[in-house]
Amino acid sequence: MERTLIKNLDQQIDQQVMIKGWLHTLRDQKNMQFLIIRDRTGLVQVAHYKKGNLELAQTISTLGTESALTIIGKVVENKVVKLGGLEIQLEELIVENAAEIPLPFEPFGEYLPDQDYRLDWRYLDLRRDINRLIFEVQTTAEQAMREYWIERDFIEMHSPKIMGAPSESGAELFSLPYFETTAYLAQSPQFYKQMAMAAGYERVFEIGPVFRADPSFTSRHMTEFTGVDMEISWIDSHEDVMAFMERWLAFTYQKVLEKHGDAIKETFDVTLTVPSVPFPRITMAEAFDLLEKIGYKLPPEKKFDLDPGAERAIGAHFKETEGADYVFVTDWPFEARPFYHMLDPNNQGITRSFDLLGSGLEVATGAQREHRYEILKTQALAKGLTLEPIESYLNYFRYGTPPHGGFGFGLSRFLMIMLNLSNIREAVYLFRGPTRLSP
RNA sequence: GGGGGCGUGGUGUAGUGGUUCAACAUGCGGCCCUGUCAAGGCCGAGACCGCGGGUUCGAAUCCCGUCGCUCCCGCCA
Repeated sequence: MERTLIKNLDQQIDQQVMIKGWLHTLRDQKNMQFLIIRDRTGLVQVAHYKKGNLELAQTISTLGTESALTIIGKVVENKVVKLGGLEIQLEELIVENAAEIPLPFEPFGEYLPDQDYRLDWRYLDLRRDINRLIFEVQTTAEQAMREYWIERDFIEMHSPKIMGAPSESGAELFSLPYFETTAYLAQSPQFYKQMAMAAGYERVFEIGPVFRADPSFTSRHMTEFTGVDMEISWIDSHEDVMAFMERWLAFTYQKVLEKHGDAIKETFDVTLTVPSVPFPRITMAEAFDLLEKIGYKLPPEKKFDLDPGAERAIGAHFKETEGADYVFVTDWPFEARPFYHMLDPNNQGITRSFDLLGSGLEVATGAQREHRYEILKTQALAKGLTLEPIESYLNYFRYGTPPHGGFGFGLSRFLMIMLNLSNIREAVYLFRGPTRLSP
């Protein structure tokens, strides 16, 4: 017999069916037992008349909620039943995996344990509808991102995550024993996607793991996360990257809205709207003026950079004045950017770069890259780097590498923004942080 | 790395010096209920209040240390 999904039971009235799912609730009465069964498509009531099979009744009485069950029975219409107006009259029950009693916590209870405890029992936590929806949305979003790219001739890449030399700063790298030497976990595909530009691929993207050895204890940092990266060639400036990115992001919103808009409204009370293109843009110089005007005081050491409070203030400002959730902050001082961001020839000390803020949270960084070998070396030296460790990277720019740029985008931060989640640990399948390596 | 907050039955909370201070909810066990409505009623078990030290006649409650968690800053996606 084939398994019937609970949502399709109404097409099999008066037939014998087999369903598979979890025991959501058990109501054990004097003469009747009612089992509420949950599968990924819904809930249904299964009724059992105890005197019809006392042995089976005894088995059911011992079941703990969340047990994995296979149920065979007859679907009948019953207007009295509040759950869908139908129920299954139990004929046979197979306990595939009984849930121990008691559960560590009740996933469907009125109160949830704190997050840390839920993460210890993440698989039970993930049974909650709200969590399933988060990862359905993530799946749809990633598919939309890929669709948008692939329709525009992009190549998907998978760059190595084990590296021989620290690529950028080196401070935030995890090291690991590697035969006779030491290797490092990639903290970004940055150099490798630029290599693809040197390879003449013109347009590439990668969705993959990124590792950061920062001991950050915040609601938006992880030591391992999924980076969404893109790089394109033959651009005139970072504006080309932003123009592509905002359309790509709007397309992603559109797809998520079409497929999950109602569920998101119901579950998160978020009315998803596709962001209007173009997103507002504000230069760093303008941002400093704006912050002064609205009375946000940056710490004195922040001469070239924003702090999280400033980002939230800017996000709130554009939400109020333009109804915009996303805003590009552009033209960052070289002091605040890595050596490979291109300097603006018309604006001393300013890079052709941007951050994307979503609801005041930094969700992406991008730029036009410096592709001219000699200038790139000069900029690296200006940052105090020694050239030898980055020699293989610098070599990408010796034999015909076109002007290019791109961005890195945080997948889980994106979900936080889109679904209004307050903590990144809710937006990722399994959280990795300084003190969290398990499960 | 710096700073703040929290730590009470399985879980979530109440209690901030003694006097109903160890309570409430949920879960768990038992009994009851003519088919319930993500049920209801009654009864019961379950925490020496993170750990160690101190103050006090007396500490879950105050102090110190320590561990764990959490949030913010730094850093970033």
